[in-house]
Amino acid sequence: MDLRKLRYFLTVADEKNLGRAAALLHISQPPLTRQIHQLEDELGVQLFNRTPKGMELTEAGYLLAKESRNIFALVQQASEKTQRASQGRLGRLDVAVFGSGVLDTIPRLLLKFKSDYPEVKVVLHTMEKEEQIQALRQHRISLGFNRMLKPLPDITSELVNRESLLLAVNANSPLATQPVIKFKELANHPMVLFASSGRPNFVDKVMSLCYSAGFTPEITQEVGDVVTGVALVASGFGVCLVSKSGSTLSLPGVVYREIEDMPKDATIDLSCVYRTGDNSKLLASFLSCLQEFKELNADTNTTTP
Amino acid sequence: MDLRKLRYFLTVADEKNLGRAAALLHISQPPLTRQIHQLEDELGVQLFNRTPKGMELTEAGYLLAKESRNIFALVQQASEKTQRASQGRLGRLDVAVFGSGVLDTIPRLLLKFKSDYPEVKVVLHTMEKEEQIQALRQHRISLGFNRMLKPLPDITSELVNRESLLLAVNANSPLATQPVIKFKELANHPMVLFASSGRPNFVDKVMSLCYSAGFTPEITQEVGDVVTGVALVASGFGVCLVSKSGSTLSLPGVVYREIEDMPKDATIDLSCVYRTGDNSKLLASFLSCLQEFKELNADTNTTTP
DNA sequence: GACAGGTCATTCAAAAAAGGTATCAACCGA
DNA sequence: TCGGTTGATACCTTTTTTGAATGACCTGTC
Repeated sequence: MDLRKLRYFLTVADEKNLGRAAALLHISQPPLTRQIHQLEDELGVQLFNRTPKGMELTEAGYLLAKESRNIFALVQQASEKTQRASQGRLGRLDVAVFGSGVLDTIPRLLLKFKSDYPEVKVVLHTMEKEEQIQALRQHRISLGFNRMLKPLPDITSELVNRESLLLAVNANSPLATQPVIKFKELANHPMVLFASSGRPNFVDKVMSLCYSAGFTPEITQEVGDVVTGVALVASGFGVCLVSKSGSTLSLPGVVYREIEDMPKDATIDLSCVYRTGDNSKLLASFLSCLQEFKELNADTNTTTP
Repeated sequence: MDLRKLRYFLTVADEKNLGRAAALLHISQPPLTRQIHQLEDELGVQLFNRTPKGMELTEAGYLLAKESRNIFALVQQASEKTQRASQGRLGRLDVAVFGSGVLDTIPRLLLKFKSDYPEVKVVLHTMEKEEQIQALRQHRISLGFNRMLKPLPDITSELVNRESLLLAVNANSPLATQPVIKFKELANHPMVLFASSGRPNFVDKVMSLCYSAGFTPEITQEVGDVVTGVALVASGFGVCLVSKSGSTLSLPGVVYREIEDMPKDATIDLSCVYRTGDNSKLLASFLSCLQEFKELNADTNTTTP
């Protein structure tokens, strides 16, 4: 039972006449007769009652006609879906996220992607840096978002955006009312730091900034993610340096302040990573969307130089 | 894109190797190579990445593989369903019912049919006698249940069962307390009669019974169906002759009584009707079920001679 | 009641499609 | 570098499908 026979069958079922059906199918009548007979023999079922007026569906034939239409709809769909998939417009993209990127940039990027490629299902996984690399290598994910990545030959990384750092301060702290905060003042305040596994990480970055400024920070607590860090600030554990994205987190008792003389290199990059040479069309779609996203954000940034 | 190509494609997708797939398909490798290429050309989509290790599905190929499995499942199902339909075990049977038959006999019969042929969907339509004949001729229904049918050449009728008549009496009537009721006594009591359209009908039957017994009944009201008739008995309109099936209707204030000297021919037949020469397998299934049903009921009847 | 005009079924040769054998080119690991 | 693997290609054979002509049957008409 192949699709040709079914198509022939459906045409005869519609026309109720072998001659007309054959004409519609651009074949002559005898082969059509034979194909119908073959289909009947194969199923062991009489599909038509032959009358002097033409071909009349039996109950079984009627059912098969109905089922056949479903089959053709599915085949048509399969063909179209396959074509869309080949263009990177349909499918599933497994993406790993972690850290403060999920608070602002990544949601906006994903929103744009969903609107540009509505038929691509994005599945998010929360994974730390090292885990992401491993998952990429095992093809469990196609894309990861993270910060502070060291270069690797089999993993390509692309900058998503670069953010300056802000200081999360407890509202009761004198720093909260102070008009201007200087970087060196942090030496006098206990500090909360968050850092995911894997070097280099955010702790390394902050420590080196402080050393450059000539002091050693007093670390009261190290935590695993921004949210916990800011929560500790709210509880009075101390101050905490966070990315601009991180400052979208608003907790009672926490305010964010700029530091006046923040070093120019005191920025933190959000990057995305993927397998070097991955020629997945879905990934290509995503990266092209990311490119547009960056250009869009560059435009809005230039308005505030 | 026919099913052979899809089957070949799926095998290659599973094996990830043309040689092994060809062996499984009992063909040699070169034609398989060609079929896969043809499928790719037809869709305009690369389905595999050829590597020195074998054939690796692309994203589009992966999707097509998934869809193909659905297609094969549907094809398999269509084939099986068609075969069951050809044996009269699957499909839809439109059945018309009317009158007191629906109160007892027909539900029991349908229950048996549903249990014998669970995949046949029985659709019930309420139609009077004449309407049923018309609907049969227009192929809107395949079967009708009715009483008192006159023979027709294009409609075959088959007896379902034969029931005696009972008298529905208002509980306050003297007849209700009387130990024995004689048929002639009906002359002294007003009577409710129900009759569907089309001759001969139940009214004709009762009238002729009364004339034979030597009296003319006093008809207080004619109604269209049993339920209404018995309801009027409950309201004190008079007595009403009903079939035994009809007496399963219990309304407050109504009791059913036998008539001692009921004439032997005072019975009423429930028949089913269908198009003469209808060779529908579903109908055949139903009629064979009906036959068994009648034998079953005959058995239970013989226990009370 | 013969006949014209429809229906589907059958026959046989031609065309098209699928399959098979032998061979090639590329890659990989020993 | 050299077997052993992979998929691709060329050429021929077999099978399947098709087409033109024709047959068999029914129906409504004259």
